[in-house]
Amino acid sequence: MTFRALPGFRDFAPEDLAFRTHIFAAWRRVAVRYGFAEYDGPPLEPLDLYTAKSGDEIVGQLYNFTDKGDREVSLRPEMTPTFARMVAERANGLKKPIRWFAIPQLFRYERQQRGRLREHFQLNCDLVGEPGPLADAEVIALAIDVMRELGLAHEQFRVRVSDRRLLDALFTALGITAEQKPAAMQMLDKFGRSEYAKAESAFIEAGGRVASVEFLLKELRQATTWSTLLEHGAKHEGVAAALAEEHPLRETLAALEAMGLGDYIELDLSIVRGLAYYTGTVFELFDVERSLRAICGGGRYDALLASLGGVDLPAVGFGMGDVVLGELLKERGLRPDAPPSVDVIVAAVTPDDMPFVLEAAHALRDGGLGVEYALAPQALGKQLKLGDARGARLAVVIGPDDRAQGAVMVKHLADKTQTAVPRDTLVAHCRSLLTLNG
RNA sequence: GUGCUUGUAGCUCAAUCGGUUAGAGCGCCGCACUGUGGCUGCGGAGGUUGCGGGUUCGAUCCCCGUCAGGCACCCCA
Repeated sequence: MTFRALPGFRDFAPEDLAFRTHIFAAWRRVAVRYGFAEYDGPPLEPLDLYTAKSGDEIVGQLYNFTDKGDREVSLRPEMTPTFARMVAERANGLKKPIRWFAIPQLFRYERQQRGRLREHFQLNCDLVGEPGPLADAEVIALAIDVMRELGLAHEQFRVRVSDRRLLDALFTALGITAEQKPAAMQMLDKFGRSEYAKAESAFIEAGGRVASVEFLLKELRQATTWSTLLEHGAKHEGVAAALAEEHPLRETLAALEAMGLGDYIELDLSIVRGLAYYTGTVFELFDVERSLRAICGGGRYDALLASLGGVDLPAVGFGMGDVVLGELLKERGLRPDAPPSVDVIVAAVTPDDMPFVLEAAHALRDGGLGVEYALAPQALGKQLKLGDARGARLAVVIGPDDRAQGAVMVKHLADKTQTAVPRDTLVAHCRSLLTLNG
């Protein structure tokens, strides 16, 4: 009988966990740099928490079951409802804007593919209580800085940004009614893909004229900056007028430019994302080659907290998963080498030296150093080889001849030099050598 | 959940038209090497060819099912 992890679930051997920890550490460093405070919540929640807003169809995607107390429960598929509840409970007492982040493990019951499992970790950053465009810029900048922190440059990824409010204004200018807008949105989302025909017929069924969207699909969609959007838009009177209005997205883009992050940003009106959630800015982060799925997605959801938790506060946030991000880092050679498991290997020349090895090893451990030694008698060469394999920088060799002088040998494994050191200064000696060599 | 595709050692891959005992590199363990390591050489362990069934004298190879991975759809945390 052999067992393996459930489909879509991962084992993390030390090497894998080290990589995950590397990603988490970058997430935390950057989030904290932006003044975000970490929180967490239960991985298991009442099923209602998710069906209340999204309806019963979502159950197909949930990892849900009935517990022994006959409660309908689900592993959390996303953090936002939990976040909404926690914020609602204390919103009155929290200084605005609220900047919170979490690194939850999330679960979805669906068929796995590359970059998409049944379980993953996700950096969730949310900024609550500020409706203005600088809040949007703030969270987008955070997402970009996470990527930079992990060693990725603007040649390797882009944030594509759009805005529901802008799109809405453009649709109106093009004569598309409120009822036709969702179908028009689908057309935008599917443009250039095999499913486009389906979206188009849905739009026609809603009474839309395809010609009305064409200007948006063929012209405006090409624009990747605000100024090119204005250029393209000038060809259409109504659109030009709509673009002349005040638009928060324009200010958000300008703010990112002012931060020096302009190279990472592309305006992209085809970014749609979940229709139910987002009310304003929407954005996705992609690798430049687009060989992978979106690394990160988010936007403004000003109505969601009220509908979920009862506090009527505007909010903007994003989620960034560890799976696609990890794949990208590996592809770009940005997976760091496993850190050394010990600082020092202590080696016995003869079996008679073993008690002295144990004594010295323990003293070094008490001194805060990572120490290993061979657990069975071995040739000295093999013991040094063990030290190499463990990434130790120092070897302490203990043998009868040196012992007779009250000394031990301390060897630098990298440059192969060694010096005799009095036993009673060994710990201090090793500590200073390790500190000096960083 | 639907369609297509792939599955050989821990990893990456071979194996003629369906043919006899399924191989190699890397990794792992041991020896050369009993006061000094990374190299080299030699040796060893490791396989129910994902699993089950069928066709055949004979199946890693052909057929069916199933499980798992990949791609697309659905969905987008």
